[in-house]
Amino acid sequence: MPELPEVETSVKGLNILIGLKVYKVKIYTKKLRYIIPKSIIKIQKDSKIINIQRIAKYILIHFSSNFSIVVHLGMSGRLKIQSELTKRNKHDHFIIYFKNSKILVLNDPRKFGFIDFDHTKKIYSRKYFTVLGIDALSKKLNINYIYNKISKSEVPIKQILLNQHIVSGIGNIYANEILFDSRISPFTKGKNLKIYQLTRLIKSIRKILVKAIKYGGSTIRDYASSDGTLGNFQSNFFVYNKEGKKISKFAIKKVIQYGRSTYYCPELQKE
DNA sequence: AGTGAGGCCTGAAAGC
DNA sequence: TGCTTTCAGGCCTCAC
Repeated sequence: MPELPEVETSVKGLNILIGLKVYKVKIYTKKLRYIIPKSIIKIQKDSKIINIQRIAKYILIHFSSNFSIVVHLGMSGRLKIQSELTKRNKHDHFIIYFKNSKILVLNDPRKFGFIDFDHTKKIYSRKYFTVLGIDALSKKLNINYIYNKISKSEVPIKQILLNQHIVSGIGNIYANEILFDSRISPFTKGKNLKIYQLTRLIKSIRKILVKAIKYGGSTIRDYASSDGTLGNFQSNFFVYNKEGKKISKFAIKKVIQYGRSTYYCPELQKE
């Protein structure tokens, strides 16, 4: 599912858990993408959530016991806040029970997500964090940075936007929307992008993601924020999932690029 | 070192 | 209607 706006929306919803005391942690499925560390039960008993944070598409939950959990939602993962009386659903893999009878549930049908756990101090040096490029919403994302990263690249810009090691947080939906917004062809190689295009691209990244967050992310399958409300940005899609639709008499095309769907308007996004 | 295919899973939708 | 195939908000690993 989730790209930066959906993860950001989840984190906002999870903030109501701050201050709650844990009384039990339970693993119902041992292995998602990776095996859930058994040591995660160390957070049990009177440890409180003190902060929740987003890094790229990862969610970090920090506990007063100086332990932290990392959650990655993969393609189909979702965090739900429910009452402990709620019946456990299919694909509910991991649950934190709180003393006020609320529970935090990770549901992930495809199991492409994962959960990690360690001391707060140590968690930030995980490989999957250290390799990340600048966050798509960071003020540090500027022309210099992008130019240095891609001015020699033979890779099409669509693929570059999906590379979390260059800019982190953008996924397939928003890569399509961002390229349309900046009127850049998804096939243009990094080295062929003009400075004025990079300027537009950076503006579009921020504009599209900020707007998507404002709408609570996109719900195209079953994505919902932690309180169950549905994101609404999909009604603002210009190109994603819009094959054959027209934008001022120009049709939107779909092609498969590196195994992912690319939607674009050839007349408005020329190479 | 950089690049691109394959694989990990399940379920909904499309195709026949 | 029912069976089969395709496709999906991600990302790691492994050949080249």
